[in-house]
Amino acid sequence: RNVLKTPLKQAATSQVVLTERQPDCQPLTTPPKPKETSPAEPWTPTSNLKMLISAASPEIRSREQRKQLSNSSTEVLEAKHCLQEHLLGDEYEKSQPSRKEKSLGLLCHKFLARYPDYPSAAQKSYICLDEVTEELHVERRRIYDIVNVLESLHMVSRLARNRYVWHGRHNLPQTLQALKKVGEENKYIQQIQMIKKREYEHEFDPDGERNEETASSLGSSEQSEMSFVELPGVEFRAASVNGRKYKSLRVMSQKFVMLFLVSTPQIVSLEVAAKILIGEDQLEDLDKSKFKTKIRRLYDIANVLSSLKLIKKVHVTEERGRKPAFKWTGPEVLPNIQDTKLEATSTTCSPPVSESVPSKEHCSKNLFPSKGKQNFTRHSSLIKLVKSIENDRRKIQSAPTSPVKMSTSTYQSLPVFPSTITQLPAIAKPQLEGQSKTAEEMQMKCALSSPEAVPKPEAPQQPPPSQPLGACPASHGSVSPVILPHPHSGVSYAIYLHPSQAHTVTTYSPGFMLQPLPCANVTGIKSNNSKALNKITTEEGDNQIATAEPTKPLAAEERPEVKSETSSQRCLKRSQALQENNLIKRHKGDEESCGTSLTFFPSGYLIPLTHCTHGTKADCSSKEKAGICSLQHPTFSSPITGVIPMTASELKTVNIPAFHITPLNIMLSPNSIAAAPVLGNSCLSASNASSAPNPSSSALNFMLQHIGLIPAGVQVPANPVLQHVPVSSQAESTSHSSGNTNVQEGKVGTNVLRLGRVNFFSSFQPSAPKDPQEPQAVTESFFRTPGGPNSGSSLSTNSDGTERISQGTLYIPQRKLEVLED
DNA sequence: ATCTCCCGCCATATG
DNA sequence: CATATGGCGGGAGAT
Repeated sequence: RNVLKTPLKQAATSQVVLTERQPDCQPLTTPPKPKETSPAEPWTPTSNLKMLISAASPEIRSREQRKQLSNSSTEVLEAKHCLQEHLLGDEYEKSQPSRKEKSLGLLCHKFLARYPDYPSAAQKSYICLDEVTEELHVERRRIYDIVNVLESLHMVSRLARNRYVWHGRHNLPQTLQALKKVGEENKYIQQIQMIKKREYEHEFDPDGERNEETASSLGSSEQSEMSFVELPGVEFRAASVNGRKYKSLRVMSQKFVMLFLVSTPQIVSLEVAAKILIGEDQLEDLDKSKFKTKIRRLYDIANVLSSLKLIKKVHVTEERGRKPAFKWTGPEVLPNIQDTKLEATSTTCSPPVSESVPSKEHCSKNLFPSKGKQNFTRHSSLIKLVKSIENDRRKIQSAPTSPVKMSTSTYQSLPVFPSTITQLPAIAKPQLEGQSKTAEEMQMKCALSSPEAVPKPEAPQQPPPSQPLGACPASHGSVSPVILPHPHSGVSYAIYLHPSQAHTVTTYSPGFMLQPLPCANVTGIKSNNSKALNKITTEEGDNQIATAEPTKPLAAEERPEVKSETSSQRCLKRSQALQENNLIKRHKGDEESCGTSLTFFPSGYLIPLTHCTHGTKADCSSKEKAGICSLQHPTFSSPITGVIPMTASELKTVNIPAFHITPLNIMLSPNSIAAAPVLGNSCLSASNASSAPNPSSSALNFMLQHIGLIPAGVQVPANPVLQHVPVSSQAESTSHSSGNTNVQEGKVGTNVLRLGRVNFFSSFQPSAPKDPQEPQAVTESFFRTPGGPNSGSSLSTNSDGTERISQGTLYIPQRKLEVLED
């Protein structure tokens, strides 16, 4: 299509021109901005036009205008530039506007510098695109890239044409939590594994594979779409915004983030991410160009996320070579637990369909855009599902189990493991929020929640009315969205799910879990870990970013601490996973299931239902957000903020879906062994929440193993920190398999602890193979203490300065990976 | 050569 | 209809 592409020329031309003009320009000659060269224009007629039009300006003037913003450096450079080349003549180049200076990452920094991380309630900031483009002197298109990603994180929302509202990081905790949940529901972990396996397999026989694919693909064909989940709300009332459109960048961004949140190491390679993102829709495609495009987009997203310091670029070295990847450096998601409920769901399949719904504010609208229309045409059956789900849920809730804890107050209990186990259904604390308005109401209705965590399982149930599902869903026809209340935050998210998923969700009963707890051990440990490792180094050495930003008062705080310890416990993740490959191949039938599941994800954009109060108090909260929290205390207030306390209660239920699924998978693949990650980590204390079903999952695993469904071997570590489990199962299984898995992490790794797991492991799996592969590693890790690091991964620095990450567990990776930071 | 990823055309959505 | 949005992919800088 574009064959023409004039633009290039322009640039080129301009350069040329420049050169000509100024021969001296440096060798480098970075092309100065085209604009400047204006004289040059003429090359193609088109080009002229373009120039005229678009160009107009910004840059040019901007140069002068440019403000300082944060990066002085950059500006400075430019300025020089402007002045001109001749100056430079001498030596090096400095760079002109080199490409880097125009990078999206840098631009994003400038953009972010304009607004506070945690704007006070009072001051809402509005963003006018025209102003921004002008001030930052950038093309509008670039701003959209940034804003779209920010929207996916609910850091901004669109009010109207050209107008966005800045929310800052207040919603981040909830958003991440919701994303994590959805990611788990989507079985991303499994997908990742599957992809990895395929790679191996393929290596040599490219041909062979096709078979499987096909099969899988079939199922998938469906489609997809993205449904998007939208998150928390907060004001989006105004209009529509959601209306539709694809939002692919937004959706892609959310999915990308989900991958980090569900992965144990929290490291995601671009390749894998691209495949998964593509995969959703279509399975296999061999399409290369599509893959390339996806990668390009991921870089765009990654640049923005990097600016937000949520991720950092690293390299993963596998057998064959190193691949670009990103490591999550953002806050851990809370475990929150509780709430997990899901609520509604709808499918949204169709992409473009809906329209805006004008409804008024609140959830309902958002959730169901369709309201008016039918967006969801698809399943009427959903309703049924919903009901069944509800029932299940109730059961679950009621389930025996545990004790509960209060959430707020009892933090301490956290340590205890058991608590975790308990689970409560969800609950949300809407009340806290109290303030909120209608939204709340909605929530309430839909979901209920008890304020605090609610320990008792029952409680939740009670609210029958509330059952989320019931209410809402019914109304619409097809879908029912689920709402999740968030405990802490109080916010609920609505997620649209594919019907298929719904099922999964439903069941499960928690009752079992308990035993497994090996975790307990872990728990104790956990405390130690706290550390936050993240912060660490940092660096980035390379480039950019470092610059500081002056503004933002708060900002500083946040990140660093973040991790708070308590919270640290956080999560775990579940594991699930497994690999299916084998299975697939072998059993078709089964595969299908697998495949299907894969296929459908709900992916989506999360929408926020309520809004919570964030605004208000946020400030304080901000700290919390940062991480800490835990202790914090009981006051409710904090909870609001979001993050919060993890109460023990957290556990809750939750994510059942995963469970169910898991088992299947597991069954299928016996071989998988290694792969199977079974549980992810358990969490530390209570936590877990978030979506992860850890506890339960663990329970499942446990059960399965006993039963024999699972090969064994695998277990998962409890908390990330600790973890690392070695899993080793052998992989060998029949067919293929890869061999090793090990993850490596960095060698040094400071801390990694694996302890808990191991033991656990052994106990359960007697037979488990050990891992031939990395025995050492394991041991090492074993011993290591927690020293410090905590969070999930630990980093160490290599001689060369690069950091290495060691991570916790991985599920399966069969190979070793090394991660290097740049 | 590969990794990154900027640039901006042009299809769509919105007003 | 004029704009605002944003998908998309060529192809160039960075390594």
